[in-house]
Amino acid sequence: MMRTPSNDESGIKKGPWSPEEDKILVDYIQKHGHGSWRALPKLAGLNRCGKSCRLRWNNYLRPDIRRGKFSDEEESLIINLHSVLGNKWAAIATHLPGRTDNEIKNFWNTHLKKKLMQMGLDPVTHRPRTDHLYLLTNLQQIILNAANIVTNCDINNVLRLQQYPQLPQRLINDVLGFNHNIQNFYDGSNVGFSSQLIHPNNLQNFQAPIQQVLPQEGGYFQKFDEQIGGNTNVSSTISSSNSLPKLVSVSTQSSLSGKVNEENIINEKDPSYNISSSSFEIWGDFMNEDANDAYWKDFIE
DNA sequence: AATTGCCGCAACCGCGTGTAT
DNA sequence: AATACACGCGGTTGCGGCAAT
Repeated sequence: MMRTPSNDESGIKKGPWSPEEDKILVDYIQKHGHGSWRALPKLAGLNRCGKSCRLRWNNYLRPDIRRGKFSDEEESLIINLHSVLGNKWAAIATHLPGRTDNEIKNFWNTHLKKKLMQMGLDPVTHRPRTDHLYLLTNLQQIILNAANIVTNCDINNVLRLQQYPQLPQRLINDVLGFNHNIQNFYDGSNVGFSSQLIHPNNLQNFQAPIQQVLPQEGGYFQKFDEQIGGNTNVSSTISSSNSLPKLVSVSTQSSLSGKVNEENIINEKDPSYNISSSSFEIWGDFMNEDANDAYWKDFIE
């Protein structure tokens, strides 16, 4: 974690700071302010370059620094700000009091980037990954999923697939011919999303009563859930930060069973076919669309 | 118990930008 | 206008710690 103490040819110390050096720096700055960083080490009696002193103070010794685990709220904020600002760590840090750009950058590189990638999202664009390696790795699964849905024509199954953000959602939607409309919202304290599916085909797609096409015990979707680490229990509760999101309830969709009529079309204007959730939907935010970017741009401004 | 390999994070480096001369 | 200097930012490094073997 620390670097080996070393001296360059000019005799200036580099590497980790000792508690003694920290004390000298803190005492000096509390007494005199940092002034010119370049001049500080000599004035304070430190065998360091000014840059090293500034870094040590700004990233570690400053009294207003908040250290420790990032909260879920901070994590969500970082992800959303990053989706708008990119690797502008200093800009992101201004929205997280007490956190330094260095700490946020490290947290991103060691945790958040991996988390997004595991979910099939590109950590640069925050969009579903479409790189060839990822698609090849998952191609068999994607085809199986698509075939299953086409065979069953089960809107519930489609909706369940939509809740796995680590899948290349747009590809699945494209294969199936679905228009998937996600709207993000902010209610003053919580970020959430609503999701709507608009089926482009004719009504016969919904002729089968839903009960006949629900996944059987031990059937395909159970295997599917196990494979990708999901949860077969449908729930609107949001999981902890280290696990995959639980499924959003699709209970409103049960009204789809029965005869075909106009009401069985997924209609974007019909609120009863709206899947929505709130309570700080961290993972829902990962399904960002442009509408959400606009919100965060406003937030930053 | 010893070794290996990976991960997290403090600290460093190089570059870009702003300011003074 | 040109140069020098100071600082801030983002990318990268490399070691300690820890889990796996």
